[in-house]
Amino acid sequence: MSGKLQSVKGMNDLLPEASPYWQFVEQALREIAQAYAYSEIRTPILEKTALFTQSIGEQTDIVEKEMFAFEDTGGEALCMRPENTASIVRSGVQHGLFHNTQTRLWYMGPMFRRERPQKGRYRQFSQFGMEALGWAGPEADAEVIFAGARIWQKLGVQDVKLYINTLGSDDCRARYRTALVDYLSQHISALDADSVRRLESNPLRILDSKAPQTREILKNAPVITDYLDDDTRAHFEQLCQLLKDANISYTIDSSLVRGLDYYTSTVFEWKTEKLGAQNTVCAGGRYDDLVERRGGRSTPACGFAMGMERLVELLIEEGNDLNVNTVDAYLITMDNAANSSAMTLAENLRDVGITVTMNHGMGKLKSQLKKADLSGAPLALIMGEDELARGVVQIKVLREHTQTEEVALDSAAEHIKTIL
RNA sequence: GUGAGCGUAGCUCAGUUGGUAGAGCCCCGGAUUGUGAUUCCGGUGGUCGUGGGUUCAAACCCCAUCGUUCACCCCA
Repeated sequence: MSGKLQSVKGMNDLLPEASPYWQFVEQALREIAQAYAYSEIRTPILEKTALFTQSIGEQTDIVEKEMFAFEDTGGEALCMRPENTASIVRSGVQHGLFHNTQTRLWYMGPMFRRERPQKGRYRQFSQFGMEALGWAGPEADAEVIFAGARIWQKLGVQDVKLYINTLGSDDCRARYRTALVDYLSQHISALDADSVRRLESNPLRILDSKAPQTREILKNAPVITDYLDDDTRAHFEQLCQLLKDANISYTIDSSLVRGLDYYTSTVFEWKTEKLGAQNTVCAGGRYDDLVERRGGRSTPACGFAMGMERLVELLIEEGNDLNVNTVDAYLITMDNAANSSAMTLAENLRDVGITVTMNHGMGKLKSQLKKADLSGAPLALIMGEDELARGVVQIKVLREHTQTEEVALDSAAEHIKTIL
């Protein structure tokens, strides 16, 4: 179909059929965040463009070509947020949330990146994230990783694997970067074009390259772990030990690099094989310098972001069926005379917590009953002139063998509640 | 931004060497019926994504364009 009436590319409707999955996921995530005593924070969709160019990095793809950025009618450079960590840091600095204190925050909401859509990748997508600000030790890293593991458990998602790495401090990353560039420059003729370009702009990302010839060269490239300072090394080793003690299995992947420049020290990703090319379902790490760089006091921090569309796809992929019926009773009116009383009855039922839907119109009883059945309601309630005259409502228990009974209108609500 | 595959009824799709469109499901009506299953009959619904071109004739061939899916890239 290619009608003219269509949503914006990469921005999809959440149709009724899928909403139970989203409600399930959202509920589970809120409960996990609550279990770790994180507080919710909601920041605006629009931010000043400079916030992201300065935080995420000018050289990143997100900033270079994926932002929905524009000038508003007042001439201000604005941008739809491509991720939430920068906004949270902005908000925290603005309101003094990090001032001489420690804060645990979570968020959930839509993000925007102007990429070419494909499976698991959309221009408007939802992220859930947890951020721990103010803790320098590896316990904070471990805590947010624990939270991730608990989320998989809660959602019943299997086959998600944890990969971790450390990027070190600014100093050691700079030394490593120099060494890496030196090494790769010697093999520049054998690198793929993208990697050659990144040699100048963002050499660490070359580690991520999937080009076979580049991967071959990378086999003998210098490794970040050889350039770590003692503090970073100790931090990473302690984190590994915390994970071991908690029985969380992980793989150290020295090629793991994040696409956002603000990461330092620990980085991690949870990956699955079940989602095609977009296999990262959660990613995060430490960003110890970001708060200070945005004008706050030096505040160590770490956190993660999770792609909620990918979570939902995983749930469906693993065969969960969450489309359960939520209707208790389907109320059928047979003629106009009964309409008003029927609506009153429906309200009475709702007063005692019964979910009621109505046909709102006449029709053949047969087709009305069919609709009632399709609605998934276990009970069909029938009211017409006849029932009205006698002050009763006819109750049919659907499925099984049809059982029919009549109840006086004034005691109907309580009676129906006992049937359910 | 690059590449490939798709765009025919609300949905899933047929449509044979080009001869002005079909099925199933859904929906509506009817028959049968143990007031809802099954079965049967009938009906609504499409300018074949759009615009050009070739042809006596295009859903089908050619060009362009838009949309979409997947992959690259990138990332959650």
